[in-house]
Amino acid sequence: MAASDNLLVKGCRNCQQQSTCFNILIPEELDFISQHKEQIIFQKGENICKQGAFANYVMYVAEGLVKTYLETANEKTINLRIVKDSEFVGFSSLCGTKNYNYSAVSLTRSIVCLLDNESFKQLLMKNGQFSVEIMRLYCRNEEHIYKKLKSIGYKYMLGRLADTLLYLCNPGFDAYDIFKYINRKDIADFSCISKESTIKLLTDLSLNNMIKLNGPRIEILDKPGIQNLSIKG
Amino acid sequence: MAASDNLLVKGCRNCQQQSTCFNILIPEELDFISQHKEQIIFQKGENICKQGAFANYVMYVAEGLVKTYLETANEKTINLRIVKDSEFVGFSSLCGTKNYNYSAVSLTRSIVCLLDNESFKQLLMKNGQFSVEIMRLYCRNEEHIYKKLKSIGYKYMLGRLADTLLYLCNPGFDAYDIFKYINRKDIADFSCISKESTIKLLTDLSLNNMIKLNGPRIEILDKPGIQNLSIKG
DNA sequence: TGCATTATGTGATATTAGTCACAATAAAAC
DNA sequence: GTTTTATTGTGACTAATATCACATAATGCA
Repeated sequence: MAASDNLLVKGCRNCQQQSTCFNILIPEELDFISQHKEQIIFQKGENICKQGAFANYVMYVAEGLVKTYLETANEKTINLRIVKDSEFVGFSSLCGTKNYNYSAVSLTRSIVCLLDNESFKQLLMKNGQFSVEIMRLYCRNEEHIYKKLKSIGYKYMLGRLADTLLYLCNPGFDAYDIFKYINRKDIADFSCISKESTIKLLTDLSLNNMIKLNGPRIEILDKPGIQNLSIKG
Repeated sequence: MAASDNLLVKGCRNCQQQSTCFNILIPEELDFISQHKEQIIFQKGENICKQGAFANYVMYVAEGLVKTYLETANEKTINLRIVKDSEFVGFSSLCGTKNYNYSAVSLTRSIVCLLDNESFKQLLMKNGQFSVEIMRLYCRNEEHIYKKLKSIGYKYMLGRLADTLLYLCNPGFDAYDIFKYINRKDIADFSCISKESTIKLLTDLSLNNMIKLNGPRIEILDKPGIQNLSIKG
């Protein structure tokens, strides 16, 4: 159960938004994390971490939706993923360089736990099973990025947009009204194509009855068709 | 000291090509790995792992050069990195899906230790410090991929090629004659641009005295200039 | 509710990059 | 050393995508 306004969940033991990897921890270990975390409310549009800033925390999204993205030198944005509650942000800096590799912005009002890096590492050293679970998250994220690299590296616009639609419309997001929080430029930035091209292709797909446009919302009508576009690139 | 032909290093304790993270292990732990590894010689051109194949091993390059790459649906190749001796290949499948996320091919005759995944994971669970060291490798790799994603996502060809040249000519490769083992298409595939465009741009850079072409070898003459091209994209 | 601001959407044009065909050069095989 | 094969390199042409300018629609604020 999420906290009501200004009333935060007190301790990790009682948190009902626990990531499954926390299940491995014994209560004392959860208490240890509690003592080394800060729980903060971020409003929609606020950054919860900034690329290049010192990375002192791993962030755990207790409630809300967060978008992670890369900022490029020529002022472009590459959207990486939408993080939902019970998921982490900022692992890539846990044992790496001292700076965040990407930025994250809150798409809704969000409750985020900032977990101190040093304490978190101590826990990882103590609990091998827990650290292997965290590695699982690294591996999943790496898979995700490779998929994105393949898409952006060598697919034409339509294939990339198909990938983005399949991602944004996947069942994992069913409980959220994702499109309420992202605009056409956001969608474009998942695919590294321009906003205008994105809108043109969305219109084409709509005219071909492969998707349905309803204001900001997008519904896939012909999933095999979209999957085929994704494959063909 | 590397093994002579057909005479492999017997055990991990005596290996002189150890990665620094192995230093954390006590001799018994090194013996444990020895008992669960196979050391194999790969000839130039041979695959040491294949994208999509079952991932049973983490691979440790004791000696030689290995290229890792993504294979895309439309028969394109995205080169990820060149792995030199004392480095690992195949971590992204250690705790993830059961398949290798990318392929790797030996650029030289290479000695590779195949470390059984399950045994490796047991060791990670037992030695927290070791697992944090391995996480460091995950973090470094993730940084590398994000950098590549930014390059390919939004830089023009020249900026991407500059990134590739900076990567291939970095001091870490000084001891190797890298360009002896990779051709123009390989270089192109680091940047996701066509072989013809790559050759044209290399010729332009040569005419501008920013690089020197000497057969397959490329030498950067104007490093700040190339860095500037990389930044400007 | 009305106004100002932002987002969406469109069509024409410009820019960037890939492809094609093939000549020249280098490397490998005999 | 010669022949065959592979790679490099070139120029013309084609394809893919971005940009631009602006009209229309939606959202936010007072």
